Amino acid sequence: MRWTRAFIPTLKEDPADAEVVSHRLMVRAGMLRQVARGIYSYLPLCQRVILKIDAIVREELDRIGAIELMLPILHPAELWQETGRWDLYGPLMMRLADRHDRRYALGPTHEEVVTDLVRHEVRSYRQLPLSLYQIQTKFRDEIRPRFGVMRGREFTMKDAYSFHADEGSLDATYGDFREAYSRIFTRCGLAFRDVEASAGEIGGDVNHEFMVLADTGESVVFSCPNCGYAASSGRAEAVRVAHQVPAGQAVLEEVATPGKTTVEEVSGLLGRDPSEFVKTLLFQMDGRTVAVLVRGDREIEEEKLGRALAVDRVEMAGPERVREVTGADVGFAGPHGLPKDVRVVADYSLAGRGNLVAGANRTGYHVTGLEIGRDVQPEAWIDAVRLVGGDPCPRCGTALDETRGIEVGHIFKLGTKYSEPMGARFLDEDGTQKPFLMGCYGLGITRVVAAAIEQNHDENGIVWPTAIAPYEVEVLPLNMDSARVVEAAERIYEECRAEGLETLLDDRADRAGSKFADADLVGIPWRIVVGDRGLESGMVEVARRSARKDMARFSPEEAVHHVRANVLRERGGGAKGPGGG
RNA sequence: CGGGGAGUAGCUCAGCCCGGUAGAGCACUACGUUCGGGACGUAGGGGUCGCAGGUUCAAAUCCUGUCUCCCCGACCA
Repeated sequence: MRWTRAFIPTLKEDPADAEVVSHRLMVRAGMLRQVARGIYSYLPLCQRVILKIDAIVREELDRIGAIELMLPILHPAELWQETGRWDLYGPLMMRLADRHDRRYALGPTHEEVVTDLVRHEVRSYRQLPLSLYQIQTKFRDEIRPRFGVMRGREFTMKDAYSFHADEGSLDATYGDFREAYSRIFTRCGLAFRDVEASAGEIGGDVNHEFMVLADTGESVVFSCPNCGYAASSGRAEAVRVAHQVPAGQAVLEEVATPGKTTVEEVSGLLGRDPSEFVKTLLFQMDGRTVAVLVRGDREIEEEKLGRALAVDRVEMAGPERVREVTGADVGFAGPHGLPKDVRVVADYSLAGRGNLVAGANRTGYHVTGLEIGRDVQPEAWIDAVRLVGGDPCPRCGTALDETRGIEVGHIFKLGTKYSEPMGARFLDEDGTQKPFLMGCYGLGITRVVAAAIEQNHDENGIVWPTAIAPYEVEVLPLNMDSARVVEAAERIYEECRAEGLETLLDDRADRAGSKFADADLVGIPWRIVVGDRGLESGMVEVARRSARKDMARFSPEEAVHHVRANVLRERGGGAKGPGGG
């Protein structure tokens, strides 16, 4: 492609609305333009990257026997009502009505649609297992879109769904996907970790997230440098300690703490450390109020709480409900003397602690000398605390590292969560009807683009991994007024193309400096610089984008061969696996 | 949804407080000089100042409303 014929509107200055590097560089490199909040146009350069990632994904999924199809974007409400998610998904789902006022959603994910398809078409265990995937646009009306394409409201996702007759088959396919994902991200040049995760809205028990390590990531990952344990913040476990009521039991006393509603304030007033406090948080779940006790210096991770108590939805109680239950204003809730219909559970962070400070359930008062086991009997001890870096590993006790990550993939074992309510059954070998066991596997294509840039850039621009670079080679004639420079560059360009290299020729009449600057910005991995200075001795220069100073001189022919050999090596993958159909 | 900030040329911004014929740099067009890391000169093209009301002889500027975008937060008692 000739630059003068291409559409690569690079920007000299940083766009005012881009905060993170990947967003900034995508806009500056002429890859991306915003249309509305969280909605973007992908320009040609970006589209080429996306198509390359698509191709890698297709290759690796075909290899494990998954089959590509295309499901609709527009979903009828009825399908979502069958699983209850029409209501559960809430405002995250974009909804609309047709001319007859029938309700639809723009698909945020496709479990319902694919399960509907399979329940109509698959009858027998003989047709299983079946893995279907698509690469398609998804819509999610995010609370707060941000970081460019990292969290958009419209984005491209590869989603796959597998159907099985038994657990063994599901396990095997889940393992296949896990390996395929590792290969995909590796080929895309990403440093990633797969971690135990929490399932969120999708559901299911076992699931793993693929996290690209980056400071700008929105997710928090805890990993053990010793044993390799790794989990996302919604799943990472605390060490569980059994609670015993201390021998020297303290005396329960009420103290006045007027206007002091936070642990910090009361801590300051009483001169007691926050870790000696019981924080009593009231939640509403499944119509009941639950008091969750956690150590004063710790916070509750709602995803863990929901899982520990086996409820779908966890919501903090509003101020009205708090007053109703505790008889006091918000800020003075305590664990003892709560109404009998309130469940009380305690987090392990409180185990082994005595002589505690807590709210008195009376506005303006707290209590000291509280003993769990004497003054309050938790119905259960649970692990619902949000970990922090340095907490002990639940497997081996080593201090955990806390890092940030970008979630680029998430795979789930769903079991019968969707097949059961939707009546998706097959006839098994033993002659009985059974619901399909399912797995689902998501991979954020556009997010991979952003993640790749987050991990592969320098102060001048993007440094593409060759496997997903928009072009593999850029030919850079420095002076378009010099006939021999133009001639040599044209010849090299044609030779590169003849060798099957994806080549961009910067044939603009601009000065060398601005062409170099754009080349750095756009980040094509291999560069062949053609200038009068080198041609004096019949040489051109070859440089790798990631190591600009290590350029080498070659004759034009050698340059093409040198670049070709390197590109072929760096492209990677390309393995034609079995089962591709 | 709460708080903060911003909407003026394709981009980055000034002008607004103190009302009086709309600006700069970059980008774009033409010509000339330049030409190995974002050149320079000359001459140009390009803006209903987000939108709608209001005040005023007069509004980018003051007032009211509204829309959009960005950032932070979203109940940890």
